[in-house]
Order: sequence, then C-alpha cells, then structure tokens
Amino acid sequence: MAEGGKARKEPADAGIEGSALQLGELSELLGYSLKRAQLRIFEDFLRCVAPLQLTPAQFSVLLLLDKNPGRNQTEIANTLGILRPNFVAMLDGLESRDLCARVRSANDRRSHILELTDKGRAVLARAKKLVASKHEARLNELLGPANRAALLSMLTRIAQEF
Amino acid sequence: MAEGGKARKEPADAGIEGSALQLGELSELLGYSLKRAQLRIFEDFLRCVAPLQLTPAQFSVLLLLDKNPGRNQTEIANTLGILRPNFVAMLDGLESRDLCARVRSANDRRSHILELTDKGRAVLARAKKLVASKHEARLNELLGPANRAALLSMLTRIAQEF
DNA sequence: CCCTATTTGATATGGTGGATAACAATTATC
DNA sequence: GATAATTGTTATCCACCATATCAAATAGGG
Repeated sequence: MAEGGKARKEPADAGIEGSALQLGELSELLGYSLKRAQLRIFEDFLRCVAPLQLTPAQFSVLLLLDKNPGRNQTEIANTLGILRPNFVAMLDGLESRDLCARVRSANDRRSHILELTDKGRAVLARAKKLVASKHEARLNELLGPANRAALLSMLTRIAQEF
Repeated sequence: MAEGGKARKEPADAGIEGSALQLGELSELLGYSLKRAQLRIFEDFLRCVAPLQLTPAQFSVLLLLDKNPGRNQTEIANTLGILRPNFVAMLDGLESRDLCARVRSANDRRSHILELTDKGRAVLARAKKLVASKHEARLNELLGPANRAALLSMLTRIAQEF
C-alpha cells in the first residue's frame, strides 16, 4: 500500500475541494439576493421585537388597524395580501392575546369591525420603538440613510409596478 | 322611512369608505416592501420560465450544479441554504425529470456526487435565456441598469453583512 | 486492528403560510 | 319575495422549513 496518491484526501486534483462553492450567475440573479435579504431582514425583525412576541405579519396588522379604524376583516386582509380564510386564525391569535377585538358592525351584521385594544395600542407603541431603534437603525448603519431610501423606493416600485 | 341619513351607504361620515386603506408607517417598513417585491419577482420568474416548469429554487440548483461539478448533496444544499432533509425530495423531483443524477462517489461511498444530465444542461441553457430575455430584461426596463445594479448590490450586502 | 465518533443521505414528523371549496348568516338586487 | 352576492368561518390541501432519528460508510484514537 505504498503506491500513494489516492488514499488520503485527494490533494492530487485541482484543489478547490475545501468549501467555497462558486455561485456563478446566481449572484447576478436579483430574485436570489432578494429572497436571501428578505430572510435576513425578517430574522432580524423577529429578534428585535422578540420581547413582544410579534411576527412581521402581526406587526403589520396592528399598524394597519391603528391607521384604519372601523374596517372589517376583509378590508384589512386584502390590503395586506392575506386571504380571508387565513386571516381568521391570525386574528384568533391576536384577539386571544387581547391585542385587538372583533366587533359586530351595526350597519352590516355580517362583518366584524376590527379594533385595537388598549393593550394592543401599548404593544404597538413599544414595537414601533423597538423596530425604529434596533431594526431600522441597524439598516441605516449598514447602508446609510440615502441608500436605504433608494432601496425602499426601488422595492416599492417593483412591488407596485412590476 | 324618509328621514334619510343611515339607510343607504353611510355617505354621512367622513367619507373614505370606498376602498383605499392608509398604509401608514407600513410603507416605510423595509421588510414589508422587501417581502412584497420578492413575491412579485418570484411570480414573474415563474411566469417567464413556465414553459420549462422550473421554480426559482430548482433553477438555482441547476445553476449551481453546472458551476460546481463533482459536489455532493450536502455541499449544494448548504450553499443554497436548504436543509439536507428537504433537499432529498427536491432532488428526487429533478432526477425523475432526468435533469440531474446522483452518482455514488468512489472516494466516499456515503456521498452522492450530483451531475447535470445532458437534458439538464439543455433545460438550464433555455432557462437562462428566458430569464435574461424576459425576466431580468423587464427589471432593467423598470429600474434602468444603474439602479438595478445598485439594488442588487444593496441586497447582497444585506444578505451577507446584516 | 477494533471501538467509538462523525458524516452522508434518507425517513418521519410537525409547524407555518398560502390556496381553494364549501357553508351559514346576512345583505343586495331585481 | 326569490335569487345572487358578501362576510366570516371551516375544512382541506400543498409548499416550505425545521428537528430527531437511522443505516451505511468513513475517520480517528487507543
């Protein structure tokens, strides 16, 4: 067994066996970076707002309820791109934590008007502070305010006009 | 019933009942626009590459296999952020369509070396053309080459350094 | 050389989001 | 007043993600 050259760990070949794979055209694919960045941002959001146990989706619901009082489930869900059936369980979660409430409408007894509770408003206020001071602040630090604004503008443009 | 003011459709109140909800701080939340933009981009990718029946994830696997021959499942999956257990079914799909093949390694009989088949290379080539000519071209049209490059750069930065 | 630890692909399983069909209650429409 | 449409809800399915576990194979230490 002394003819050596195949037993160990193949140092004979080219030699990029270590780890670093070549991403190739993948690094030019916008969708790929977009997805990766989105996962990172959501991960950081969850971390920053962990004390309040709010997901990005839940936070967006609370924000929307605060800015749009008197709306029903369908209106809120549609605005956020959530399908009505899937919005039910989400509201159940928020309502069971006393962050919002379903109130039967007097005009149309089919619909539930959604309201923030006092606790919901308090949690939202704290969440806003955490997001601004930890999450978005970190982004500003990484990109700078001007770049951050440009990035937001382009993403909004894609979301709306693409 | 002629005392009017409550029967019809409540034109008495403020009056923004039509539809347009106020997004409020949501439009300043980068994560929100990021997610929305990502969904749009993936939707368009699927549409553009529909004739080949490839998802973004599948396309990224084919790209990676092409640029990194001789790698095993773990290496490819790790690079793409896919967990090994979830990569199995994905490979089953690609292999059953004869786009790639698992080949037992001679050095290490535990691992499967992943190879693109001829058909896989052909499909990848066609997919690249569709993505470039339809998908990415449309993005360039919307943002312009310079903005598109800046966007990609910032997203990559977030994905890597955030 | 043997025994143990590690690695690789695979399976099973659970959780979460997203999508559609269907339903009862209510309202709109003709 | 009969029929259609809307609202919230349930049930169900599918894609994706995550963890524990396993058998086969390899690596490492005595």
